[in-house]
Amino acid sequence: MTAATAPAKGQATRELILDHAYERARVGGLESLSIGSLAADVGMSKSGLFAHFGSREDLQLAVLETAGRRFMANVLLPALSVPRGLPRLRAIVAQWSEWGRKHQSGCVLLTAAGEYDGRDGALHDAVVAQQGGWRDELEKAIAQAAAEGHLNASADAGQLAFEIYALMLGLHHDAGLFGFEQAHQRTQAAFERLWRSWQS
Amino acid sequence: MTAATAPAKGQATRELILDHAYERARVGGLESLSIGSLAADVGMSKSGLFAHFGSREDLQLAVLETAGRRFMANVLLPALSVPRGLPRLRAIVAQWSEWGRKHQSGCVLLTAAGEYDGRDGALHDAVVAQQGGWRDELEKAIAQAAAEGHLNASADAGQLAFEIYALMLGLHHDAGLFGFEQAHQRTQAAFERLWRSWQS
DNA sequence: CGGATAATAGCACGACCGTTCGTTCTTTTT
DNA sequence: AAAAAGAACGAACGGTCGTGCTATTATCCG
Repeated sequence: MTAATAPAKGQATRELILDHAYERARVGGLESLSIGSLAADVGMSKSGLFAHFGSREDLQLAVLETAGRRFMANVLLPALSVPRGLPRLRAIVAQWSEWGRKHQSGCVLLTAAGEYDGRDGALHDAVVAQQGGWRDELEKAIAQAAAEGHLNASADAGQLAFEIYALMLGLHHDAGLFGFEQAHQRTQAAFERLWRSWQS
Repeated sequence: MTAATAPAKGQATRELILDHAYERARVGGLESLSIGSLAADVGMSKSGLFAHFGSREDLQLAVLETAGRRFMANVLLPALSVPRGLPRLRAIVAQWSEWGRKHQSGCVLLTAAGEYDGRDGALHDAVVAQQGGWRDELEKAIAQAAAEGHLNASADAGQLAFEIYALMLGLHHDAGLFGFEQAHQRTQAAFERLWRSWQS
């Protein structure tokens, strides 16, 4: 035995399943996940796969959590090594756009927001919590930029966070319908206008 | 007989079905439409309903077209009686927001954009055509505002249309997750900033 | 009023759904 | 070496799905 933690084999399978499920949910949403076709995708039996999650809903929750962790690791984490304030805020937007490029075929988190914003249940609650958490991180970075004097002192963090998020929604939307490159270009132009508009 | 066109009865049923289907698709999306539950909803048999549309996909296309017509009638049409230029553009945004308020539980057109942006097929094509058409109308109104001198002469209609659309996506998104009123307030504030930013 | 035609119902099909169950094979622990 | 636990399997369940086919009923036109 080399590592201190034996991978426990079942855990490894669970992660393999989540990998496939994540890719599948990127394209068709969490609602498109079906035990049977996912099992065929992974290469195991329905029941064998099912045993790793007590229910379809638990599987969906696990995929959502995986997506949230990957998003944070790919977007927020790299930006934390950039000096706080406007530079970090720009870094977040840049990483977020890059995330959008890699997820042109669909982002689990955004799709889930659309899938569950009307209904209620565990999925809805999880989506709201995830989106709220990310919005909080955004507002924190904005508040730091205001404190550093990089943004107008009277900056309303919630308002700016909303506008940033809206532009990223626009990027995702236009990228899906009209192609990523044009959408990306317009998003960047819009951000330059936005930063200018929020500087004293 | 009062009207010149006898409603032909079948046509009336078809519209009744589309009414129910539209309401159902608002909440769960076009993908959630199922012949059986929709028939139970309308109060007729599966096969009786099915006969009005050759396939489920045709039903979905019909619902999408219905949604597009209603959107145009409720958002664009009222704004056409407002003087062209920035006033009309503001009117479009106001009507669009009102549409958003009435469709808090979900908008068929936006949901459809999310459902079919990755896949391909007739639904995808119809969604792209619908979104493209609306974007064209937006750009036309923007170009008029620029011609009237209400916006910066160097206004890029495509760019501004993108930013307007992004804000409306933000309204829809936040309304679904965090409540309409706060989202509406932030959207209006963002639009005031946007108009200012695009005036000479 | 009667016959053509449109509209709806009834029924059955194959496919897939999520879920449960009992069994087998492998791994770990005693 | 015996016993317990973990992991995956195959088969089957009751349901719902979309979609055909065949009657039956309602509506319209001459």
